[in-house]
Amino acid sequence: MRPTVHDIAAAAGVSLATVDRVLNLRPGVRSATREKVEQAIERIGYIRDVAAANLAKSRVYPFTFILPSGDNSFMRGLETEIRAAMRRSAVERTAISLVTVPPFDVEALERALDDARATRPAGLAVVAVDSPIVAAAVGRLHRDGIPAITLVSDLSVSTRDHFAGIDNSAAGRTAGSLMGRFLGTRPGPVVVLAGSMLVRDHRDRLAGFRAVLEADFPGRTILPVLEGHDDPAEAERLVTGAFVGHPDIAGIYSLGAGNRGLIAALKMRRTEAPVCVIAHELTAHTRSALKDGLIDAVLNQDAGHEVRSAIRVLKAKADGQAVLSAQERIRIDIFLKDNLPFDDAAPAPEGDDI
Amino acid sequence: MRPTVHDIAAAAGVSLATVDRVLNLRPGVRSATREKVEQAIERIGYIRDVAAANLAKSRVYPFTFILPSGDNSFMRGLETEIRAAMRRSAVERTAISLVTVPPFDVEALERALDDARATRPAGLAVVAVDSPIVAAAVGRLHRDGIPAITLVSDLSVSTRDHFAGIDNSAAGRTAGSLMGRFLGTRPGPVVVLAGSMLVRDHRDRLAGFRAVLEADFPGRTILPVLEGHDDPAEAERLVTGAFVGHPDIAGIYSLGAGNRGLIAALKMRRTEAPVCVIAHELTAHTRSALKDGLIDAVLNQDAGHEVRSAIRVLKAKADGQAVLSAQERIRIDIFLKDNLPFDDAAPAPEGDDI
DNA sequence: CTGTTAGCGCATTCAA
DNA sequence: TTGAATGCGCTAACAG
Repeated sequence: MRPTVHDIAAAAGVSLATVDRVLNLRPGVRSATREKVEQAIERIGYIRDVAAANLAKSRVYPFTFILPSGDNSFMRGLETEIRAAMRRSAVERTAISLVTVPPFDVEALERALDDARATRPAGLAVVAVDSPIVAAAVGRLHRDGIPAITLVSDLSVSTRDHFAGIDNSAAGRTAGSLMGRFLGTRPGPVVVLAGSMLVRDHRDRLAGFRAVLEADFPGRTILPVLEGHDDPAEAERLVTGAFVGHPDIAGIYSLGAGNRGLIAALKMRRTEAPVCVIAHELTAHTRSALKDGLIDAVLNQDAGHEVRSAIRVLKAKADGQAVLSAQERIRIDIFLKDNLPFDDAAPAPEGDDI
Repeated sequence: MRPTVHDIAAAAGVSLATVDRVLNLRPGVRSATREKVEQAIERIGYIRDVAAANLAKSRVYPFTFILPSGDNSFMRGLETEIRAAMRRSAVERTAISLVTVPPFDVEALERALDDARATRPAGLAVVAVDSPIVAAAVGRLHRDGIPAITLVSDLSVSTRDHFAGIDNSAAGRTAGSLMGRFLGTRPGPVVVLAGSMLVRDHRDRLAGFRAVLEADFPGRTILPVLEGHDDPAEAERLVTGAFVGHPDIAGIYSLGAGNRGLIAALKMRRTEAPVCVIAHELTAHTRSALKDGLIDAVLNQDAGHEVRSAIRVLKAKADGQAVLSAQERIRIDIFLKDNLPFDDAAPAPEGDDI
């Protein structure tokens, strides 16, 4: 059997309570005693049984998740995953609050962060808009000792404890590399459809995409970036306009949301010349466009993994534990029509094991 | 607070022991009593606290992992991950035994399975060679009530409880699709380098690759498959021979191991004509070849994820619990030189958080 | 400053 | 066939 608190107590010649004080860094122990106990811990190779500790504490973790409202499919998928986690709350000892704020609205986000802080959760996860105001609100959480992590989109400079999301520069580079290779020698410029330069993930993707095209595929022109604010209607208008202005477009990289509009524009297009399209996030829309050959590749981040990872990391931070970094790395999934996972065009039945 | 066994006992008007007997399907309860308790459980919505149960039982999970010996980089990486899991044993309440057997050796694998069974582990994971003999040995585990899962390579027909690995057909299709698109209009045949048709993952990849090339890229010839038995020297010889016999080769799909040999052959080649190379498994060798442009894409399965997933699933099976299927789906990672994760050319320092 | 004691939710003797 | 009592490893009152 591995050593327990009793063994420490015996080895150090003190009581359980004192051992507990040392283990949990509680005050009220003479430094000589503390040292004695610490040496005993070291000597017998004690490892705390977290499950037993949580049992004794009847620990529950109140967490708050903040994400953008609106009909962005990816964000709604993220919300679905959070709700799935809420259903697991009893088993996982969590109590999750879900808050939504208008997209790209810095002040609303700041208010939401401050309101959440007032409830003193054990941790908070937020899809960040990259602004000093938001960073300051996150800083206040940090000041109050509340672990805060960014989800999907990070802050450039902040005191957040962790980022649960993909490497967006790498995603942009990957898109660039695929675009360049898929196009081969086919002539024509490429156009980038972004959501907003206010969010860091979009900026990073753009930079990565640009860098690879310029370095590895010189001669391929990139048209001025279209900013569609993740809005399908606006995206459709912008893309349709681009086709009119540049009938020779060879490729489109959609690095934000609003892909419904992009797909509509692609369907409306009355030309035979093929366009290579790379988009982000596997949703019902991009999935069917991929199958139909309207989209060539989709880069995806697994919202379920992100939510589960966020919860694991928040728990670890709340307990001052280390995280398994390899387990928490969110992958950039690349989907072609050939490796689409199980079909969830039909929504999963209620209460299943997702 | 969520209901506990005490609440059940009170609601049913019986003692804790009786509740426990019903909960754990133990004998010695009158069916009338049993029914009373079951109704109480249903009525108050009881959910068992697995952590508390494990604490009371001082539960440890003895698991056995069986994998091929030899210098196959991927398998050694898998072993590294298993050893990392062994180091986490104290925390995760596991006791993992690691057994290696010569690759592609059906009889040795059968013996290892039977030997492992004799130790009566709580679960077993095996990198399977696809043979009825192996399937029968797995069947004996099943008969004895020992959960058994296949790892990396599955059995075609068996009573294994789970497969922890990628969808190899999809992987092959993906390779085919990438190959076809990367090559574009470049002429020339493609060659497939496999390990052995005795393992199911290799067969599945080949079938998927073939299917896509034939359907979506007709006119692209596939040369007869080279079988290198995952041996670098043999692979090098075969690939070099192919280059001599077919100087116009446009692409190579290496769907097994032995990539060191492939890379050596590529380096030796004295032609300027580009060859599109797609391989499996990110190792030190394929990583550097990817960086150098010798390999265009690497399809990878995350060995760490597979091992962690195997352990989670085995625990769940041992406890008769459900698994989060979304969490256990092993992804097909696609790496280009542009989205390589952290560099582990230098082995990670001992005892780090991997 | 330190120790005693009683749980947390569940499993498992041992009696009845 | 049923129940009372004890303990898993740890925390948290409450005394001393």
